[in-house]
Amino acid sequence: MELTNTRLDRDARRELILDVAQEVFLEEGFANASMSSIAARLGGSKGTLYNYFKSKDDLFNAYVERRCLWQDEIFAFPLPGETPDQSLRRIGRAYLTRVLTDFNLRNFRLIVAEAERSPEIGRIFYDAGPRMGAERVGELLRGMAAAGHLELEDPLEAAHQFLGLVQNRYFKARLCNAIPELTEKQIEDEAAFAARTFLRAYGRR
Amino acid sequence: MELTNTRLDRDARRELILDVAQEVFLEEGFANASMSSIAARLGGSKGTLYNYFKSKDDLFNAYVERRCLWQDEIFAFPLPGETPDQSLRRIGRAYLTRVLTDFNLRNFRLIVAEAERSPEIGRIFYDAGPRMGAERVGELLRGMAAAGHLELEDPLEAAHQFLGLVQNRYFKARLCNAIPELTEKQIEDEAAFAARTFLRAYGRR
DNA sequence: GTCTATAAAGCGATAGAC
DNA sequence: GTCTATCGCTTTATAGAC
Repeated sequence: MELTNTRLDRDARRELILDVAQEVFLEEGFANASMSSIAARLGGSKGTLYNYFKSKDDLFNAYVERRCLWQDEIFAFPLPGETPDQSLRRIGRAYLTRVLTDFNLRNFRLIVAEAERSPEIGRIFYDAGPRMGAERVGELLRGMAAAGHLELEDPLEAAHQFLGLVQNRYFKARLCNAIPELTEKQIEDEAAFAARTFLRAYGRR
Repeated sequence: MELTNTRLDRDARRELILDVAQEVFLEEGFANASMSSIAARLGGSKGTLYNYFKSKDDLFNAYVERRCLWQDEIFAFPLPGETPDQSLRRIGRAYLTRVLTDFNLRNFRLIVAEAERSPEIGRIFYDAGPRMGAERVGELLRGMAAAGHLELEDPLEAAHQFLGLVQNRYFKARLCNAIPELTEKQIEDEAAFAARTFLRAYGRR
């Protein structure tokens, strides 16, 4: 009993540390985030921090594993009764909304900056994020083609193209902090525009 | 005479310092690059460095101005006798080649990492780079539409779409260091694929 | 396990000799 | 203008009291 309680407390504390570390990493970047400031914001001490993570790199790797090694189901399959245009607009809107999230933008900046020195981190993120997203959309498109709504040879390539249509105008711009946050309407319009272009190219005539 | 020589020498040395600083910034990132290592690689001393740039931020701003405040003519207008497909493939290939350059990828990582704390730097880069590129392509498309080769309402939006088709599959992946360098053929194929999709959507039937 | 205190190293920036 | 030497500060990481 004692043992179980201690285990739970330890795990809970570890999670708490990771929550705080995440905040600091996203705000300051890896190089600028200091173990001291993480400990301070945690309310604890550096000694405790080093008790849970043996180095700053170790802490960062734990962050990457927790934040990049999952991808939930925003790419739901076509809903019953949806037209192809409706499906694509729904997926496009969901994708763009997610990709322009404050967390996603900051995380992307953080990961990409570190990808130079530790390529493994970039690869972990890419495989679990963008690559998996494109594959999900590829499956969706394959299904739509099988149902006779689209004419395409390479669903994965088409998925990359669709996601490119959806995000190209705003993703880089937001990443660079060059434009303000998008409105719901802008996102909806962009997704609709992408769906229209995609269907003109791939829709059954 | 004396004065002119000194001017030239000083400017030349300044350029040399910026060359070295660029190397270190691109390799280490801004936070990890130290004035000491820049001075060491330069073969000079920190005293000299601070004689030319009053702070590390000052040096970085000079780098940004030099590397981001120009954009040469890779988006040439359609060559005489080119078909729309040939124009688009040529532009797409040139754009993709340029965007996947080692320098461009490293510079993008560097700038984007700093865009969090100094949005001005991100904006400068975006306006002189991606935004200007999209506008150039927009003009190209407007010309092609005026010549009766395309049917489109919003050339700038279409330009963003075309560039999205061209780069979405590989830019993020290369940025994350998740895939190896592309071959000439891959670049050519991707540009051809983008041109085909774009023309299916916007080409005159 | 958690704290305080501190070690060892590196940083940006400066002073002063030449 | 360029160098050496160093200041003052912050960093990661550790040692030892409790």
